[in-house]
Amino acid sequence: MRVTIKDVAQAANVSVSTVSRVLSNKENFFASKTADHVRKVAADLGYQRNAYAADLASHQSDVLAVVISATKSNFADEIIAGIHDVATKHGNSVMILYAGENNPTLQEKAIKTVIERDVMGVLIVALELGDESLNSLKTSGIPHIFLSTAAKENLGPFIASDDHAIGYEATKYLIEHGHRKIGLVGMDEQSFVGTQRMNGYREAMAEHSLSIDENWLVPGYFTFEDGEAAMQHFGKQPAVTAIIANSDLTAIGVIDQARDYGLEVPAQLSVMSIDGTKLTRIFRPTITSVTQDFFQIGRAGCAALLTGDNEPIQSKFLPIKVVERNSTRQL
Amino acid sequence: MRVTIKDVAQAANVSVSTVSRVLSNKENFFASKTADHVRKVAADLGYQRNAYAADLASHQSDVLAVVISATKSNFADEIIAGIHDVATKHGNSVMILYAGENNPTLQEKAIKTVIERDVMGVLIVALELGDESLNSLKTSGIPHIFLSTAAKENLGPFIASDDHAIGYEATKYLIEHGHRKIGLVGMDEQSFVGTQRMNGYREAMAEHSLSIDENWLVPGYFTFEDGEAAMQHFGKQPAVTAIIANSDLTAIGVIDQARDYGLEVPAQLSVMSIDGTKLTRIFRPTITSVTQDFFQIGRAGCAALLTGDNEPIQSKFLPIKVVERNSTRQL
DNA sequence: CAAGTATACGCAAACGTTTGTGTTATTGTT
DNA sequence: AACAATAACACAAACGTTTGCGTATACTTG
Repeated sequence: MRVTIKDVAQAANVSVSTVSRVLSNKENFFASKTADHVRKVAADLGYQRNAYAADLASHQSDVLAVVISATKSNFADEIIAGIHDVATKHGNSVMILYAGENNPTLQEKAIKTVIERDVMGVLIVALELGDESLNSLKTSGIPHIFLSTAAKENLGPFIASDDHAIGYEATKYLIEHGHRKIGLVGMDEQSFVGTQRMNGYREAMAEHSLSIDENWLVPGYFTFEDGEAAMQHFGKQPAVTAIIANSDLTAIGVIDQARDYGLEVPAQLSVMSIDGTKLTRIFRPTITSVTQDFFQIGRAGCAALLTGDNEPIQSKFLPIKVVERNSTRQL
Repeated sequence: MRVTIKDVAQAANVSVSTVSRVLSNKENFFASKTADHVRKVAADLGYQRNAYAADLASHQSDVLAVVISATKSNFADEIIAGIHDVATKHGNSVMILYAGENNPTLQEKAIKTVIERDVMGVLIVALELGDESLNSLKTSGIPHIFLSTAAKENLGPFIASDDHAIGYEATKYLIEHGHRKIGLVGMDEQSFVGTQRMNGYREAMAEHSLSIDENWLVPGYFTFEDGEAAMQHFGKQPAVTAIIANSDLTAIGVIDQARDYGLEVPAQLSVMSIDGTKLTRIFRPTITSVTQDFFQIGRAGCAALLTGDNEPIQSKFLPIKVVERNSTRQL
């Protein structure tokens, strides 16, 4: 049997309440002499507080939950690092829960877990929540925020990059470097992210009076394999001079396949990626990217949840930037 | 205020205990008619169980904790996927906690969190725990297991790959392919993993009566940068014909730097990695590796914790295999 | 039909904290 | 010296469950 606060109280010859107040540092409730004594006794006995009991009694937990897509988005780690960075400073614990991307059952299980534990807040990372889960979360009243999923209006507050701007800036960069025929690979037309990026692409093309051949648009997700497949679709003599890929991994898929076709990147084909994670720096050629600041997204999201005031959380976009590397060239 | 079991009981005109038993499916304790009714009322009222209260009363939680190194080991995801695979089937929740690699404070915080929550088990992934943390964990009595950290004797049960064998097999493979001068990059001499792998390397070399130049051994960790740095150490005319890197990322660092020196891989230098994650397949040249089955490590670890019997957990090694790809060649 | 046995349910204690409200000793004020 | 104010602590209720035990009812069995 574990040693409880009661055991400590007995051993220290004080009441349970005094022990509780000392151990949770409620100022002005005890003499420092008593406090020292209690703390010593607790340490001697090897007391470990029971977080469940404490949370139950106080109705407030100090844990933040991160719900995250199971399918490997390789930037999730950076977001999580950002979250931890500020959570640690505030003394909060972080628990991470994986949910499937398009697996409502897993999503609901994850959401159920966080609601049952009445966490103080939940961060949903790179995940478009199903209606059921979303609803549970909303009615639970637990503060939450979407990270890296700028979402449809009524979804809730988010912190993300502006996906429209991402599509726009990538396209603009390539146009300014002389490209006229630009492919777009791996966009999921069902998702908000995908459509936004496509809209940005279309806008940039239109602004420069460039017409779009719908064959240049190859849908997909964020995977390496989607990049390969897309490049296979373009074939050995691609109709485009440049390709924008929906993720770093997808860009690598495109480049690998292009090479297998004997096409040199960037000499014969420019490839640009979205995300700008470390992959773009270790791969050769290094990959020009629209870079998102995932670490800051994590930090900002966590901070928003921890401000403590009761004002509703403000959604916002964090800046993106185009980072030029060696996978693109001036035509 | 959330709706509690008491509210449900009132609305359904039964006792609290009945609601509890119905909702947690204690067979043979209620009539199915009552059960249906209770369940319906609970659903109508939007009842959400309070896991804290439940765990407190029953003294058993259904959550497994995964404590993991913050520094990005890119195979951790596979292990976690394996853990989830079996945890989900058993209906257990999984919470992940990040701890610093060599940051005892963060480690202790993570361990403290899991102990306070009295989780049903903890999986320590790719992390060598500090003495303090290890001690807390042991005295807490919570079942735990080390994954991918074959550890010093008294550390506790583990599931991992045999690091000695890893070093041995990699070296043997290269020797069998005609290499005589083999470098070893990124081994951390302080860690058990590092020394084991080095011992394997030494054994294989000795078995073939090959002597070792200590300059061939370049210590480090598991990072890309360590790979680059190591290759810089070898210089433009490396004294070795092949290099074994401590991780996939490190191998990539080696290859990138070699290329910058104008060395072709594998024509002029063979590079072999340890781990065999997806990186080895998307990078070009694809990287020959000693491949570990991280997914199975995760599965086995989780399963070991969930067997339920009280027998002590058995440590074991999972098989590894050498997978030939394009970064090595026959001399 | 009596006696025994399931079955279905309720009562209330327990889990380990937190916290509002007493209660006592101590100090300060006039 | 009398009284108020404060400091330091104790008491006990509450948090929302689970679960051992008790009990009323219905069902068997000989």
